[in-house]
Amino acid sequence: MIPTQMLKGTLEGCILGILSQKETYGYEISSQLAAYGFGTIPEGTIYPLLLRLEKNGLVSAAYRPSELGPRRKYYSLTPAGEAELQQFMQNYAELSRAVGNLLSALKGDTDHE
Amino acid sequence: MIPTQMLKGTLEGCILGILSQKETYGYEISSQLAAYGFGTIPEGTIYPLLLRLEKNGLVSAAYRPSELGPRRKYYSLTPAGEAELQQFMQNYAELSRAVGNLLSALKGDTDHE
DNA sequence: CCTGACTATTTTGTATTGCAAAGTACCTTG
DNA sequence: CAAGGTACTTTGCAATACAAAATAGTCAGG
Repeated sequence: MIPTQMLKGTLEGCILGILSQKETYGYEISSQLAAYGFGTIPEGTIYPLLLRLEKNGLVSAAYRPSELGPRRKYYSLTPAGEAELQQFMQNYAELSRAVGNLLSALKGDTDHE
Repeated sequence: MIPTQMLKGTLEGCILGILSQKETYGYEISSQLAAYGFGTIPEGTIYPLLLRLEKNGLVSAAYRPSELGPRRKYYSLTPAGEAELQQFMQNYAELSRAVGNLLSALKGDTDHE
């Protein structure tokens, strides 16, 4: 299980990433995240996050009926959202490199082998 | 600059990692983090975090005088701290893999090439 | 018809954690 | 004695993942 604190900041970027592929809705995003290897991200996380993204203008939303259940709220990236996604990927790469540097210094000590 | 939210959870693990190499003190940890590629992590982050680690029994601490300034508080990993570090590395790998999966699906679409 | 299971969203409140800001204090150098 | 670098502490704040409960639609089985 990925600890909740470690998801902070990255989860938002990941959802932007999912939305960059195709417009979709909260319940579906939840199962996609599970498929990518994040555990089960609970509703209490997904939906407030999506509302926040909408409020900040990073996504736009529209309710549409479903054939087999209650209405769905479909989200899609705005230009601001795409820019934010780019920024996220850059920031994540930076973090990833820093942590990689540190962790590789622990086991290896030697930089070759 | 790595956004503050994205550091949550990982920073603690990284400091445990630094302490696993050798016992050291806050001010020095700060400069090591900078060297690894985290930006400048401010004092208001480092010191409270170290106090928290101590309170939780993951590190032990001892004041020792310095030849060229005020006394230093040296920290070293406890067995519980080492265990926590192992746990962190595992969790980080899990997160890293999940985000990698997701992000690689964005540009590539194809899983080979 | 009704109960349960699955789909789907919203809202309220809580805990964790990085950070800003201010203060204390030691040492060296001009 | 003032200034700057070293070194630690404390208080309070902001952001965000999550738990929990409520609402509501569809469908299958009894």
